[in-house]
Amino acid sequence: MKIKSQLSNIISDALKSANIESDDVVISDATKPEFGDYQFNGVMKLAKVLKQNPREIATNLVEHIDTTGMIAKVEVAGPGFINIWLSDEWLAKEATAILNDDRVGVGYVENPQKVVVDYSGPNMAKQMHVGHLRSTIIGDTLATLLEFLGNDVIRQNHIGDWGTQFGMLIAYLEEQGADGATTELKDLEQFYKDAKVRFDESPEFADKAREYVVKIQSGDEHCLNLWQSFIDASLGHCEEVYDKLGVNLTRDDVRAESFYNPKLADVIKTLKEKNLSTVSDGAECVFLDGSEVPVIVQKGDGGYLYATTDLAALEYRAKELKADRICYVVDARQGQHFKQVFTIAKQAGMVGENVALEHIGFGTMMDKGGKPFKTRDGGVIKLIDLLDEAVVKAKESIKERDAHSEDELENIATVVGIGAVKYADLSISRESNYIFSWDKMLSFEGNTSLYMQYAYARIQSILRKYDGEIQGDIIIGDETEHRLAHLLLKFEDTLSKAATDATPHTITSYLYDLVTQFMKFYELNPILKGGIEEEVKMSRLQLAKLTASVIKKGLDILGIKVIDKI
RNA sequence: GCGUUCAUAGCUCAGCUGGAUAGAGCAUCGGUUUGCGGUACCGAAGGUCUCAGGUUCGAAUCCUGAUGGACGUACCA
Repeated sequence: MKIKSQLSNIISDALKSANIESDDVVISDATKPEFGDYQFNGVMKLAKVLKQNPREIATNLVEHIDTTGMIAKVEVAGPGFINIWLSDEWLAKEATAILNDDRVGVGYVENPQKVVVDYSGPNMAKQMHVGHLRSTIIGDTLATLLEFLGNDVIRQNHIGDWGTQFGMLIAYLEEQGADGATTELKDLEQFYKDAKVRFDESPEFADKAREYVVKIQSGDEHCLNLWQSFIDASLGHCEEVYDKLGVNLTRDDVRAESFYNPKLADVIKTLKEKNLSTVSDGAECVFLDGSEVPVIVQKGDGGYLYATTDLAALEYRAKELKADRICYVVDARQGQHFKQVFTIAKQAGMVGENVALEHIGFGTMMDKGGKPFKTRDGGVIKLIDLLDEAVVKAKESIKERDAHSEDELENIATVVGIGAVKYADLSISRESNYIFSWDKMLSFEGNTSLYMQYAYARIQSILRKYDGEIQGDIIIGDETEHRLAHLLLKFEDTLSKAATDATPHTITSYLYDLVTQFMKFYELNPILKGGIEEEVKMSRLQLAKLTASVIKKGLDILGIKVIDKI
């Protein structure tokens, strides 16, 4: 249900019939319940242009607003605000209409786009660490969300599988032999360290490593095979993490750095042809307007850099994949890099004028002291360890509850633990750094996944207890039901805002509002207690059921599971 | 040095395409129950939105400057 745009149409019509000229009508949420459900604040601006009294314009406008359908009443308030109340009957009718809709009333976007979402991007030389968490789950949510709204989404996992370090790694892999390597590769971090030690202590080995770098790049079969088996093993580690996280990334989504390698020479050629690059200190550079520091696209020794690869990737995505919008879910610290690369790509015509290029930046995960999140001895925390710990902690916190079998407990702990990690991350406005806290994450209180999952389980419990067919329409009986129904219908507006701004946290705060409102409703309006009219009971059951569906769908888009019993 | 970004309750965070008395959660204090899952619900208290100017009928939100922090800044990604 696109409530805001419908209201906007009604107001536009009213403006027309009142003969008032105006541009886009922007409807905002009411700032307070006393002010209704929505408000239109545009009259004050109009008053200035028309040089008229805003109150008069508002009063005049209000008389032309159609209040026979979705709007129950409108009021002029303050200097010229127009407050809008939705009609109970309309809410009831619309909410009833989506009761059996598996999209819970969410339609599709008017103009579907082809969207490339670039996320996760682990480095094959190392184990995934907490730094990859945000990119992976924010990106995955964005992809799922855009897809749900009807866009054609292409996921791209731009893995780091190319560069000098791989010479060392495969030389070491070869030295270890097949068996030793399989066992050692279980811990990539350790493997990397061991290889580095070997590299530093043995000049012969170091020479071989350097030689292997050249060999991979020139397509030597033996080295490429070694390299391929190393990448396969490393990617296997990532897939283990994706699996635990419930992230929808497969090998088909992988477009590695190596994939772009054959295209890099052409990138430089294009830049030269367009006279965008010049040689400075032996390196091929692009000097952008107003900057004295260049973007280097080719090193003095002929090697390419990450800007070059990103340009090749941009061109591929725009021209081969034919993307309308390309989203890079990458750490905010790389903002400058993307700004530069985007500018160059547009100037060089590698990407069409109307392709939207977006850097979906996010902040860093911090510990309690506000420092980057590390292990006690200052090392990087492996993502897989963090996830396993979340499950262990979740188990502790739910153990004292109702008796569960060991299997059930394990399953619940997994859903709860992983959900908590994801929700905690997604519920923070993505651009700010955030402080990681187990306690807050695994709390049942406040804006947490457990509060949502608990509410969901409670509703399931009610539905189980009723154990009959639920039928009949939703009727709005009081203020709490009005607000609940309104929130349920606002789901689509919420999702489209989240999709446009690429802000998963607008979904979490919506869900939190929804659940809070449900709790209020439920506290005040008994559902299964005696003495309640059948019609009312059915309506309340329907509201509860619909709330559960929206919670489930909302969490589903965030990649978080629900369970019927906690 | 230059650039980017941030500063909101004791703590963790919303709100930022300018709108009415700046909102949540935690913690603190108080209340609700013969309970449809009380890990719930209701309430109180808590603020010079870092500071100083400016634009405006109206600024946490936009602009300028200051202060403090984070990050980036020529051949890593």
